Amino acid sequence: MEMTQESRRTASERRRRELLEAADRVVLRDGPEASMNAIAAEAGITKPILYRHFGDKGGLYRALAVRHTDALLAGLRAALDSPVPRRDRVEATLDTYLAAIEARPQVYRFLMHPSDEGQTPDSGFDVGRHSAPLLRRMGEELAQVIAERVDLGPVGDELARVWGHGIVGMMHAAGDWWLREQPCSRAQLVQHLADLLWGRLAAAGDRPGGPGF
Amino acid sequence: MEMTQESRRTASERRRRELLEAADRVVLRDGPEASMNAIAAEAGITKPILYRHFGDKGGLYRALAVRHTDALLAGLRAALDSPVPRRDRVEATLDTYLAAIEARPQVYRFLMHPSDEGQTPDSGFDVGRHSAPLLRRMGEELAQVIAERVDLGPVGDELARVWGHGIVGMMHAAGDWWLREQPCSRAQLVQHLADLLWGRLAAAGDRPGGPGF
DNA sequence: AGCAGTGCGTTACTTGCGGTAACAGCAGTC
DNA sequence: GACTGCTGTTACCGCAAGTAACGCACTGCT
Repeated sequence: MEMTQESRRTASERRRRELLEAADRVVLRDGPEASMNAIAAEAGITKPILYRHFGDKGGLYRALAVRHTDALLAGLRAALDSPVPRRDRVEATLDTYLAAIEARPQVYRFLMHPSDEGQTPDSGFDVGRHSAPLLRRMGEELAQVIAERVDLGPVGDELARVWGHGIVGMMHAAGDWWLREQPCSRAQLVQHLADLLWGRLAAAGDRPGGPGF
Repeated sequence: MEMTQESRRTASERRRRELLEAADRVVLRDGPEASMNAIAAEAGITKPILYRHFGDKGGLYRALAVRHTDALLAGLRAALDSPVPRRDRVEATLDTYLAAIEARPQVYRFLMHPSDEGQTPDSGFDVGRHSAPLLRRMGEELAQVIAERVDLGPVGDELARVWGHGIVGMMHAAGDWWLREQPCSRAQLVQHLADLLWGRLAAAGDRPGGPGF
């Protein structure tokens, strides 16, 4: 059989994609604790091949996460870049994210709770190297968009980054909670969150007859 | 030796506390992946005792988490309840949280990424049962405070819950990012986040010379 | 043809952790 | 003394991550 260098490379890459798709099926079916054996079986092969391709379980999971993260980010970028007023853009972005996690909660769960990846034994301060590089990527992405589209004065860059991560966190936590106990429609949730970002908390009056006063 | 029912109970509880403290030391030293063996060794005993006291690893970790969560929530409640203007209260709360995670990043990391707890094999939609009951508790707590102190009209309760979880998520994500790469002082971060909640994003003007226009 | 090299694939193994018998000592109770 | 209930042990099971060693197919080279 004819097999030049390039065709080999593409074959290997196609194989890698097949493996990733098999892993995807298993993870979506069994959750993030799917065993390497199960994944290998689904792909019709055995463990060592997985290890040759991805190094270790963390490698496989990271590759999976990158795929899904890229897909989600593409959708978010579209909403973020649409040429409509800011409030509409914010709402569209929130809605895109929430629709995504609503449509495929298993994917969402996998991305947000990748158990543990590599973990260098540096024994120290690497807090948060776990838990969702997705969140950080989204935060940075949003920060960039804010920085380049909103006029925030001298320290605007720093501000944009704080807000980027903050808003993403807000979206995430609210979405997580909303997904658990569907307390209202998605559209309502979007409105509520946009209202929050639009300063309605600051504008609201004190409750009459508050406790203690 | 005299040993009535009550003295037994208190003895058992004291033992439990000792075990928890040992576990605490190990977890703070080795991170959330500390093995049950290591914890038992630190406590000067062997595994089965731990299992008799806490059922399984999830039980132990839950007990640990409850301790720390209670402590953190106590601090937050104090900031949340202080009789000062709303903006000051918000800033105090943010600062309390950030000071806590800054002071003890290991505790923070443990609380936020408890790997996985129980996991009933219901095979389905229990997204988010993992990842930090702390976040949810904080969200509910804040929601309650908002609902009882801020006048938000007819659907105020729903709104308060959305905001509670959203704000907590914002605080968490921003704090996590800030802890990794200390890009500014804590005070500045608090200001930035409070500004965000006060609607400065809505108030800011478009950037002159934005891309595409 | 014959031979090294290189991927793909396997079986069989090691290591380590969560979790569990099964058993031993030692209070206090009837 | 027999019974209960607690603390503690050693020794084990099951299972998943990760690895070593080997077989096989195919290519390119001489």
